[in-house]
Amino acid sequence: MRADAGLRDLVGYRMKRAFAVIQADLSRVLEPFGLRMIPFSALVVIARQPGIGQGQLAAALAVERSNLVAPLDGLEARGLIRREAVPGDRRALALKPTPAGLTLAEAALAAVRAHEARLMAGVSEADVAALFRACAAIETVPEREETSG
Amino acid sequence: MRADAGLRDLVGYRMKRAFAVIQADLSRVLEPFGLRMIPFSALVVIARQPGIGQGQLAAALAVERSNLVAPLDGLEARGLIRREAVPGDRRALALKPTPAGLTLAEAALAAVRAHEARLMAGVSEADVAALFRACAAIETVPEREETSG
DNA sequence: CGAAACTGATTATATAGTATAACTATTCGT
DNA sequence: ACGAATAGTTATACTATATAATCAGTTTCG
Repeated sequence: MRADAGLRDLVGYRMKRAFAVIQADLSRVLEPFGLRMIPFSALVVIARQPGIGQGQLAAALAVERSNLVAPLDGLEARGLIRREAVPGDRRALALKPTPAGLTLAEAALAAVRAHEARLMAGVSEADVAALFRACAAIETVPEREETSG
Repeated sequence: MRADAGLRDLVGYRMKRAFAVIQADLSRVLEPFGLRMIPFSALVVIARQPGIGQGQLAAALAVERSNLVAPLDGLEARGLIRREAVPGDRRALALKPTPAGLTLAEAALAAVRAHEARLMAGVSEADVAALFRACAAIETVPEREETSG
């Protein structure tokens, strides 16, 4: 009997354990780039979508706007992104990657992909595809307020 | 183009998003039982393996021993578990569920299973099986110090 | 026997992630 | 013009997790 019997058939428990491994690996991979998960994700999205606003970015990454301020401060201080004024709206700031930011984004993304390939070496292509389908389905489950009625 | 393009093919990113949904649902499910994730997991394992030690429990759940002390204090204070002295070793404490603890463990586990079923309603049996296989494979990836040599 | 190394549990502390509320400045709707 | 809504920021709190140090008790072995 496994030491955590009773929990091993729970999707949440299993994903937590697996994700912890991925997260630890990811942290090691990003460390030489001076990035952590949120700044990394933000930088990649900004690189792909120059001019995106902070609110849009927060929505895209499913994090609170307020929790993005410090990470973006860090990226800006390192000269990886800039916050540009938006002509029509003086509240908004357009996030744009600098050339250094673009370079770092691509390099970090390549490193992450390489390490993920290693992490998933023991998983078949078909199972990876199933994993992605399952994640997509879970992500889109409705929030279940008043399911009755 | 999705707002988080460039990240959506990363396993870590997708699992993080999906796990966040599961975690939020799990918190809601456990709330009426007065449990959170770690105490819940601990209680279930203790219920299944009466007499387990805190170090063993920590290893089983992959958490640090020190991070288990407060949750176990809570469970003990609520009369759900007891820490019994171990005859042969006066350092060790054997964790045992009380009748109330056993009852609550089973009720909470049933509720969690029911809600997971709802959460996974849109995922085929085969894909769930693949998800479990993928998680198992990821969990057992070696720690990768000196891969070269 | 008795010192050193080890183990089980605990305490204290630091860091990261996340959630919430409140605030400023600006824009929009009427 | 006025109130509501929006973009960004600040402050704060709570949870999770990691680490080091401490204390009591046990084991090893000269």
